[in-house]
Amino acid sequence: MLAIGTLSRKTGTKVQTIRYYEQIGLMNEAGRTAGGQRRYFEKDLDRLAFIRHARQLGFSLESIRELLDLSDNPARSCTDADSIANRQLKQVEQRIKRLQALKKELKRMVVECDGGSVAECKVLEVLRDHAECLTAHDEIGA
Amino acid sequence: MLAIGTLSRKTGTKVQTIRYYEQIGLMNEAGRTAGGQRRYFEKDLDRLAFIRHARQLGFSLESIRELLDLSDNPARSCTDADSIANRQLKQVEQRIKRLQALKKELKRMVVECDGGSVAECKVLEVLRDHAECLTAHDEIGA
DNA sequence: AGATAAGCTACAGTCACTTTAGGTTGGAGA
DNA sequence: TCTCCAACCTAAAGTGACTGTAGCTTATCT
Repeated sequence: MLAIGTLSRKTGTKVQTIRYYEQIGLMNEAGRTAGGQRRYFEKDLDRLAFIRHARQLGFSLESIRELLDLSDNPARSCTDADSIANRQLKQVEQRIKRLQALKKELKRMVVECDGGSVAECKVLEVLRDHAECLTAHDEIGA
Repeated sequence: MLAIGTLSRKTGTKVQTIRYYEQIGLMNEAGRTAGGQRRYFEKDLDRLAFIRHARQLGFSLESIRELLDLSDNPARSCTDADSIANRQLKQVEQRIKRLQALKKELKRMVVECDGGSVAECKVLEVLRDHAECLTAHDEIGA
């Protein structure tokens, strides 16, 4: 039987976050000691590790919920899980593309700024005037 | 004199977002018509464009606030603006690195899953078991 | 004058947590 | 056995950066 702090340490998840996952029904309700403290089994640790790992891979809690539902009903096809991962992959590729454009722009700003007064600061100049932009960056986002 | 909808269209910012920026003090309080509608000058449009541009480059509203303070005091050194931009650049580079690791992992997951049942699905396996990971990804984050 | 698009306020909702306040429990050392 | 205190508990509010909704009012056009 594991205390919540042990799960926390083993998965690198804040204690509050674990309770939050229980609250939103992503983790099962944990058993309790006589005094009301949560106690966990290994399988709970596995589930939490799954969740954290998926979060680190950029899945939303909603996607993770789908994935967990999937693995709770192992009869269903793998195709569903695959399409979730694929969807995620597309998103990640998009994000990388965007960030690389931003990086280029920021680098240019930083390189061209050589410590004069704010009046002729390239950083502010570039930010002020979108036309200065070398890259067509659009919406930032999740 | 520009109506809020005009600013909205010209900068690609939702009307509510402009009002939100006013509310948190990032935009000055706009003048009003007799009927209470906001009316803007060109300089307000410029300021909003600056904010949106910086947002698109990934700056937080707090950083943008700093940047705007800076450009309101043009006597100050450019170094501050530079260091804000540099901070941002570092963050963007970090994010790119992480996302590239995630991409690799997701790609592997998708490739290894070839449509069997969930029982032998690699997608779920990879997510369940961190040891399967090819990449050392850490914390996901802002 | 009437229609209606665009504006207004105030407040709730989103996501994925984090923080705070204030109290209780469990296990280890004296 | 007693005491201590780190670790636990709940409930509620806060975060960032908006977005959405309800129910009004205003500006503009015909």
